[in-house]
Amino acid sequence: MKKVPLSTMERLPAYLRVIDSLVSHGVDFASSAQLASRAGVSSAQFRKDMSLLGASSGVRGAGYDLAALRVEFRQALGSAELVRFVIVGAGNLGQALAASSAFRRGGLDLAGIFDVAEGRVGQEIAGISVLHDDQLEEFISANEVSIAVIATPGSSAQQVADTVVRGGAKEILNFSPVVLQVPSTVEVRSIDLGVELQMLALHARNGA
Amino acid sequence: MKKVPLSTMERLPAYLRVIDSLVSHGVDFASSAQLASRAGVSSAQFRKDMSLLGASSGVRGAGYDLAALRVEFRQALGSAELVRFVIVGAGNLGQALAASSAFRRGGLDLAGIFDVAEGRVGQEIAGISVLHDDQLEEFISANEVSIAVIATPGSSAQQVADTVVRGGAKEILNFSPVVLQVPSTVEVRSIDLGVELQMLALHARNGA
DNA sequence: GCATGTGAAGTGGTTCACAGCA
DNA sequence: TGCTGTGAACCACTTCACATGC
Repeated sequence: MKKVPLSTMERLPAYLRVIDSLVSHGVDFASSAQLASRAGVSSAQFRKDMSLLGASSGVRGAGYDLAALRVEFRQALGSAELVRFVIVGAGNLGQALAASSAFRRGGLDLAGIFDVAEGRVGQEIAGISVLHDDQLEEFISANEVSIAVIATPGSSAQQVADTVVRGGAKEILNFSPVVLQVPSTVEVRSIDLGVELQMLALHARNGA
Repeated sequence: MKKVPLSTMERLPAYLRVIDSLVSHGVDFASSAQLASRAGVSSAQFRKDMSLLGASSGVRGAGYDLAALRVEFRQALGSAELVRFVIVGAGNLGQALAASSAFRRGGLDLAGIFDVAEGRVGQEIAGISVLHDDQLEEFISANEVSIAVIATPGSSAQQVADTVVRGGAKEILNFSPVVLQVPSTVEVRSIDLGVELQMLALHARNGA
């Protein structure tokens, strides 16, 4: 049961959006081919994912019951239990992240936003008061925050990482272009926006 | 020579940063183990990457000549030729992206920023005047822009994608939570910030 | 008959382990 | 001796192709 591949899990939110969209148009049954093409994957991929998930909403010769699928996806994503997270860095990126509706979905709870700049501390973003980094460690342990999103400049990223780890955070989503050094018990996911663009540039050059 | 795996290419920027940092501390020789641990990969991984790249700066029993490595990485990344790109959407995320120093590296050239909001058109961001989306298609074809970064709300993402494709863009970096439908000649890379967090939330639940 | 569900084959990338060389 | 360079084994995921069952 624990054997669902990570890559399958990463596709579930996209599947969920496709289903929501179809349901809101009054559709409540669809084939793997229809669902897959809207989600940008192959139909085999989609069926394999269903198989791996142990989903049982498919009907041979007919398609999938969307309402049932939706339920299965949601519980696979574990949306029951709320997971608290904080955003460190209230600059443009931090604000963009806080505003992102995506973060309101899926059992996530934005518990706090932190920054070091006097001008930003005390401001309200997404209905939450920005606190000073000084209070970060205590806030994390007091509120049992398990995830920290680092949206600071690279120069302070490692320091922030150390702080949140001391506070007890177990996962870090890192947007700075720095490879963070953390204990192996802490999971880090990094998104380096520069790297993403460079990969495209590479394609642009090769393709042209 | 074309056989360098994508995943190897994605690690080069991180390697480059590690090397730059070491060089600036006066180091000019290092072993695969030292370099790899700072870059957050295994030493075997690092050596394999060097092997696949055809790099020849390693000295058996000693380590790697950092200056020579740096040259090889840079040319592997093709930093000679400038690739032009535009950012569509001048909200928080668009501004964060425009400000990102990462985009100034690696032979990338931010040619324009676009938005639909009256209040934003005409503003200066990162030294560039924000233009209206109306001019997007023409701008792309006139300036031979090959990459478009979509930082708009999901509701307009597909429309923007259609526009940039008509203009002649060949690659799209998509930050909206929408699966874009584009001709197969166009390469799309998507970053859904919500999905990234959800994956961490998943770990948080399972780990705890 | 038609679309699902799934073993089997294929693909791409990582790790292992050791031969080769300064 | 120590560390690189690399074939070979391994692993995770994807695609194929077909048996299965509504």
